[in-house]
Amino acid sequence: MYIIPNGDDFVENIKTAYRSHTCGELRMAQVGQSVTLAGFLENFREVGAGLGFAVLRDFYGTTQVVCETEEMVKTFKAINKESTVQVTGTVRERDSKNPKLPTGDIEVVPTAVAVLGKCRHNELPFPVNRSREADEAARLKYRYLDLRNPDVKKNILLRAQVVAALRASMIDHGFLEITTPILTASSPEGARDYLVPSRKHPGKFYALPQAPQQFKQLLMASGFDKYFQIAPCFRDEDARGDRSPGEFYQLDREMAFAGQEDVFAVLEDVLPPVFAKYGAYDTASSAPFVRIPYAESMEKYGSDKPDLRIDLTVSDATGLLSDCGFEPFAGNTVKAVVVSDFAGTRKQIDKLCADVEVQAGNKAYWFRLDENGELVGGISKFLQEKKEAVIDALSLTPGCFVGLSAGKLGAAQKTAGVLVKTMGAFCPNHFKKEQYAFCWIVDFPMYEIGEESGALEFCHNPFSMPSGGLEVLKKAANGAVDPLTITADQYDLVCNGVELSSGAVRNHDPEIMVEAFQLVGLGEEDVKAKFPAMYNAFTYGAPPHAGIAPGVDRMVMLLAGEDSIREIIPFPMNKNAQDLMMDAPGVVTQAQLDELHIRVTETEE
RNA sequence: GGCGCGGUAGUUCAGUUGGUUAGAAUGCCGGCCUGUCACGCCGGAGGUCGUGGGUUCAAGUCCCAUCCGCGUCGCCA
Repeated sequence: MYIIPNGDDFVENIKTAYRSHTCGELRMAQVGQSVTLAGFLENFREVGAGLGFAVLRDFYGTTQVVCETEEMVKTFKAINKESTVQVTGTVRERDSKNPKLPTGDIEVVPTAVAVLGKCRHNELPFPVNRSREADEAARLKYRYLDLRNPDVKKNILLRAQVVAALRASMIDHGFLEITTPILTASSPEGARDYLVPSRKHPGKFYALPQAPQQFKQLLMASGFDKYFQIAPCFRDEDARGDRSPGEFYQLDREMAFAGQEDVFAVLEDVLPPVFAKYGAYDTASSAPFVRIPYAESMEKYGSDKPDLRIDLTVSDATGLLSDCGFEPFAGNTVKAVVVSDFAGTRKQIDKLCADVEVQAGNKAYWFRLDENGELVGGISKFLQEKKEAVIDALSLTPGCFVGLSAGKLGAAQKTAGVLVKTMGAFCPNHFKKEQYAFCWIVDFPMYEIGEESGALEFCHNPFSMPSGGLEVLKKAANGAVDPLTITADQYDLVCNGVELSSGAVRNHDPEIMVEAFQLVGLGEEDVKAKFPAMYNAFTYGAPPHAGIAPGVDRMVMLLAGEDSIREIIPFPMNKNAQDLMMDAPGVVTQAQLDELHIRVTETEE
């Protein structure tokens, strides 16, 4: 048994052709034994004419090797750092122990040293043990050196453990792991596809799946009951700090003869133990997670992904402030975020409001009720006449800060939501950071008026079952029901303000599908053309089914407490969707292009 | 595609109002050091100041263009 870097116990025989023990393994119990270690030469410290200390690092840890002869010192001095080295010697108790190291009680006195893989570079692109401080492009290009850093490697290890735990739990819950095709058909909905040219079919293309959406629904139609997959998904969209370009992984799930609560119950059972065990914080919400209807979430938190660790909420101040004489409020929706016991300075307030404006794209306004009960600062001069009403309506107490937003409903809500998160991040007394706070956002609208088209469009995805089914769609078609009020049995799982996953009760009935499409001006032919396999399959009878797909990368990111998605991906691409290490995308030979029937034209810059 | 920040030694950074030979730390090379663990001390080497153009007696510094990196908005059923 030995200890792997994050403290989990493994039982395994780690003796290999090149070593008897790992570099993280030796303790006082092995003193006196002859051992062989193999690892990377992390450092060599020469502290005297015939005394030096080498540090050997492998996956499991580091061990000190002590050189007590001039010859041995010379041997190690001649080896470039980061070379792989095999050391045979005797384990000895240290004269001066290092309590900071698991192996700090012992050292190895070498009798034989062999270089297994020579590092040809005596200057590295960055110091391995401080690679996180290096330029990110260099880290990505030399990712194999970056990953030697235990502080970088630990996130990849965490990812492996989280995936293993999720997989075990899913199997435990009766789910069957089924892989679905990577080379498949382009889907007309959603994100931009990655296309793969077909050699055998000139001019035709495969697409990499944006998600196994249709396949998992077809599995339900095929009679499988509970499916899951750690599924690679491909979308050709621009990157973000929390969104890798190109590809990512989902814990994809689907259940037959099941509804929303069945899907919730499984994740509420699967996720909290994983988060509590592997997360940076010990506390995770337990079942049932709070359910918040979409409309309520937008009104109360100004976001469809609220961070429930923040105890601030949005109040409506439209009637109260829209006629206070402050021009930007006139005729607009006005939202207020009241922050009690606010201790920020004037300068900090300006900075906070500027941050909100940058993020929300809308101006934020403010005033305070000072310790003497006076309205001061910001736009307070417009409020003096209705001071008592304002204090009463917003339940202000001395020391309160009030952040404000104004505009059309959506813009005012969104800006207020940014205010909530910004003020929360600034005020520790309103932000209980050390926990994982989950919630379900439910009852998403089925339709919306498209900003560009001005016409009715699907709000999220057309696969979702409208609440009320065929009946409500028919009423909407007759004009008896406003289609904008129709909600879908669709849900998001949100944790700490991060959208972890989207899911839905699917529309498994071809008749309802067609009706749903007709509301946005499409018909049966469009459904058949867009989703032929699913539509056909459903005409042979499909079980009602529902599912969800939490993003593995984002989950690991939350658990690791990292702000960049690249820190939890073994070989990430940069912002421009390039793999700097592999030099991808790259040019290919003319012969390859010919075989694929592709002619590359001059690209326009 | 828009906006913001950045690019100076192998690495991380400083560089004033445009003004002498562009600095520091770390790493590297050499020397000293017998218990270090970010070892310490002494010395040395190391620069296309992202690239191109311009203004100027003089540009790392000012102007224009461009490339690259990160963040953010658009985008992500």
